Amino acid sequence: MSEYEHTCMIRGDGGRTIRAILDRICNKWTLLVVATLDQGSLRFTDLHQQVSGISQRMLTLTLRNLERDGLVSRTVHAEVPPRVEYALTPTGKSLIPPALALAGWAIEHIPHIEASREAYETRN
Amino acid sequence: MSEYEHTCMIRGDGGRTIRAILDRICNKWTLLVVATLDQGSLRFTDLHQQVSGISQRMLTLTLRNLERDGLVSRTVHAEVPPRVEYALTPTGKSLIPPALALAGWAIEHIPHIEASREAYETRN
DNA sequence: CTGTATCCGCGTGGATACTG
DNA sequence: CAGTATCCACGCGGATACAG
Repeated sequence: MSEYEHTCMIRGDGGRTIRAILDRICNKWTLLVVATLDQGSLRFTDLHQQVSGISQRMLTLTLRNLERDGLVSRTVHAEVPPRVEYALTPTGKSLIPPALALAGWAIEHIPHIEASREAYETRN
Repeated sequence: MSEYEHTCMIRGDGGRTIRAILDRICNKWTLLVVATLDQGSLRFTDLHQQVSGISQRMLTLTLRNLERDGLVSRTVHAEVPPRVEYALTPTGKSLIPPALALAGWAIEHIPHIEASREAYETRN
């Protein structure tokens, strides 16, 4: 039942590797932007509308970090008004499956977690 | 190749579900503690030694949150000196596979990401 | 051994206004 | 259209000391 033989992937190197990836995707918007871009290339304004609640500033910062890490490509078209298209790179696309695994876990277990949380609160 | 039909799991409800789970596991220590507990029940001091770098305060806070969410059980043995055993609940264990998926992705792609990052820096 | 209590620096992210 | 610039509030997490 236990898979402790494999958790060295997480605990290895004192957790630096897993922490590095968590630092990248665990901010408030990254995963949502990546998931939104999975439908294909989008321009800044489209992203701003589809990722509900994100500010211009946060969208810019998130996209810059993703571009810097090679998960998203940014192509500027020499037009007036300017047009900028964002798209997932192969590396970016490869993040989708593990992200879906996590989302699946969340959808399946969050009700139970919420219940446990409420029970814990009222108990104290 | 694209899996955009499925990313609604992530984008659904404006990202609240995925954000809820990320808020839980994306802090600095949670995933490491969970992975460490996958080898079986451990007491406070053992965890403190095995999760290298964590402070008493952070270990306590992390364990309290995990207990509250029903991912970890806490059993106090009436002895002197006190003995407290922490263990994963079934829900807690179920987090391991998706976490491993993420760790696998990290191990596979982090070298490329680091390279992209350095290239981005020197380019600017 | 298993925690609590207190203080504090730092970074994230929100609001708002401005620009090429 | 696609950003930048500035200011600021908040909370995470580290260090340290104390306690049942």
